Amino acid sequence: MLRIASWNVNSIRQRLPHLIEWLGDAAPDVVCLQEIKCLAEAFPTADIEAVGYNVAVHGQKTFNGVAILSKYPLEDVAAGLPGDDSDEQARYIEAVISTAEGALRVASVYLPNGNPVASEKYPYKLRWMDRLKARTAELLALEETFVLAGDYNIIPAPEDARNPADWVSDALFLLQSRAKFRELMALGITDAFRACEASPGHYTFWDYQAGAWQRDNGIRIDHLLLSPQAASRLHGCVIDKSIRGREKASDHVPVRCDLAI
DNA sequence: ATGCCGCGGCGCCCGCGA
Repeated sequence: MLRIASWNVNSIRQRLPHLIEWLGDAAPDVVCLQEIKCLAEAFPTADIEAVGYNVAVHGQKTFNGVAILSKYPLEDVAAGLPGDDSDEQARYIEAVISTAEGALRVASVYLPNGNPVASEKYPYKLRWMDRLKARTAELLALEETFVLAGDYNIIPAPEDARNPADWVSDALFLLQSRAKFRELMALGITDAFRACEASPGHYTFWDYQAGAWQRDNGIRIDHLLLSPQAASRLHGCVIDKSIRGREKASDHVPVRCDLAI
């Protein structure tokens, strides 16, 4: 069984103690991190290698930044989402994980927020989603087992928000955003959490402000998207919600699934 | 209508996040 997780840590350097403890508790084999907020040379690679993980980083100063951690060797590492050579934001990294039972491609995805909607940030989000859709179509054509794990900054449906009415004009829940996300899913990939849990009220993000955590005013925006070959091996998916209640928590919590590989 | 909170940075406010 292979355990794969996604976690937007909101600064790896601020979250390192939480990460190390959670790696021990949750025992993931592969972890996709987002918002590491540092360059590769500032990433705490040695601390993470010391607890048994290989590390691949696509860093950026101050903002964004993604990484993949793996107990198994990382091969064919590719940083950056294809489709726009002028895009300098570090939001995508891909690698192949090789185990004795077989290989699995994994991507760590940090999809643009897109707010404010009236700014250039929203069309950037939509273009980025088009590029992700194109890359996903390429990977599907290879008929590989793959997982696109990340912070998608998309609330897929009303049941994925405590107060959906608060989000109707937001880039995370705008009809155009959700339509684009549905186009991506309609290529033939599976939302691992929704494949395992039908009930509403499961969230991965609670704002630091206005007592969102205390009021359970959350949204589900971090997703593990599986190729058909991965979905057929899915054996459960959970959100590690309790992490959010700790001191100095990230505003996101990990989501993880088990694949029979 | 805005800030709430937290993060990084040639930092003592500001941009950014969602």
